Amino acid sequence: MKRTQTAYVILGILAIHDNQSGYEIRKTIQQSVGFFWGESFGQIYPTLKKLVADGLIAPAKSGSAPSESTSAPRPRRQEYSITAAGRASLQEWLTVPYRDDPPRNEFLLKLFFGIEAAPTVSFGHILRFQQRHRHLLDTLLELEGLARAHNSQYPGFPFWMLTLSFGVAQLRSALEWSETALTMLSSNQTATASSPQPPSNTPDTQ
Amino acid sequence: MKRTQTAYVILGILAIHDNQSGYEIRKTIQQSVGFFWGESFGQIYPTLKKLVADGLIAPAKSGSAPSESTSAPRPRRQEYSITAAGRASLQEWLTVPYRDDPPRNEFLLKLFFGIEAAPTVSFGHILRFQQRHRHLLDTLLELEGLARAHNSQYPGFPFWMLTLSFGVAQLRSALEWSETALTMLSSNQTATASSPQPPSNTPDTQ
DNA sequence: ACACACATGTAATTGGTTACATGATTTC
DNA sequence: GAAATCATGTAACCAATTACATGTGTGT
Repeated sequence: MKRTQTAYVILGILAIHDNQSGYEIRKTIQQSVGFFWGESFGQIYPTLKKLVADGLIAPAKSGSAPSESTSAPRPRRQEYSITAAGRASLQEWLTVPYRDDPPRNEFLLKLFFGIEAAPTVSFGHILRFQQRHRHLLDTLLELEGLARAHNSQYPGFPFWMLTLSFGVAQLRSALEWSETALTMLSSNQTATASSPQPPSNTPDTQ
Repeated sequence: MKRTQTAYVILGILAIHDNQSGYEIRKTIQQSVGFFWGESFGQIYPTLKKLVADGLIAPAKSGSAPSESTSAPRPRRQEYSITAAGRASLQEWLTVPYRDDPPRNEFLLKLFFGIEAAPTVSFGHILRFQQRHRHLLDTLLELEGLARAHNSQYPGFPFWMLTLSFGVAQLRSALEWSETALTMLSSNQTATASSPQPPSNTPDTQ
C-alpha cells in the first residue's frame, strides 16, 4: 500500500520507542535523524490520523500520572503506539530499494554561476557554508558521544552509529573541500585584493 | 521579486550560453549541473513563458538555417536569450545567501531503522548505494576530463571545477564510508553467517 | 516500417511548508 | 504576570513531478 515517507518515519520512530505524542515524535525525529530528515507538524498530525485509520498505530490510553481526578485536567494529549500491522508495514517498506530523491543543492548552483557575480559573493557563500558545516559537525560529534554513552545497549545502536559516521565523513570532506575552494578563489582574484570582507553575518534567510 | 529556483537556473544557463530552446536548456542542465540539480519539462516550459512575460528573457528569431521556404517547415522551436534585466535579476539572486533545503535522505532513513529488517536488507541498500556512487563518480571524473579539455577558456570554468571537485570529494568520502559500513555490518551479523546474498540487482524503482 | 530523438505544452496530483488559531502548563 | 514550552490542529499555498497529448525529423 502506498504511503508517504512521513508515515514511515513515524512508524520507525514508534518502533524504536513506543507511546509518544505527535509533539514528542517530532522532537525525537529532530534529535535522532534530524541531520538528514525533517518533518513539520502540518505533516505529522494528519499522518497520525491516517495511520490510526489504517490500523498501523493505535492511540494509547494516555500513560503516566492520571492525576487522580475524574475530569482529567491534563491537556488533551494523545500518545500512540505501533501495532503489529504497523511493524509489518514498516518492515515491508524497509525491504524496498531506497529511492534517491533528485538532488537540489542551491549552494552549488550559486557557486556554479559564480562568475556572474562579484568575486566576494561566492567567497561569502563558501564562508557561510563553512560556518554551517563546522557547526553541524560539532553537533554531530557531540551527539555521537552522547549516543555512545547512553544508547549503546539498544539493538538499533550500530545502525544509528552508521548514519552518524556517514554524516561526520561527509561533513569532514565538505570542510576540507571548502578550504581548498577558498584558497582557489582568492588566488584567482587578482585585481580586487582588498581584504575579502565577509558579508553581513548569516542574515537567516528562509 | 520572488521567483522560483527554476527561473534562476534557466537564467544562469542562458547567461553562460545564449539562444537555447527549452529542450536544449534541459539537456544543458543535465550535462552541467545535473549531478546536483534537476529540472523537468513540466517546470521549464511554463517558467520560460513567465520569464518572457517579465522581460527577463526574450524569444529569439530562431537562428540557423531558415531552410529558404516561406512556410518554415521546421517544427516550431523557440530559442531564448537572456535580457539585461534578466542578467540583473540573476546577479541579484546570486548575492542572496543560499538557503539549504531541509535534507531528506531516504537511504540514511532506511539504514537508521535497519534493525527492524533482516540483516541482508541494510546490506543490500549499502551495496546499491555503493554501485550508484561508483557509477556517478566515474561519470563525474569523465566530465571533469572533458571540461578541462574543452571548456577551460570559459570565464566560468574555475567555478565549474569547484562544483565538480566538491562532488568528487563527497562521492569519494561516501564510498570510503560504505566500505567500512559493509564490514561493520558483516562482522555484527554473527548467527546468520551464510554468504550474504546480495538482493536482486537494482530493480530500478521510481 | 519502426524506433528514437527532437520539441512543446497542459492537467492532475502530490508532498510538503508556512501561517494561523487556540489553549494549557511550567518556569522565572 | 510574562515568557517559554507543551500540545493539537486546519487552511492556504506552492513547487514540482508525472502522465498525458501531439507532432516532426532522422537514422536504420
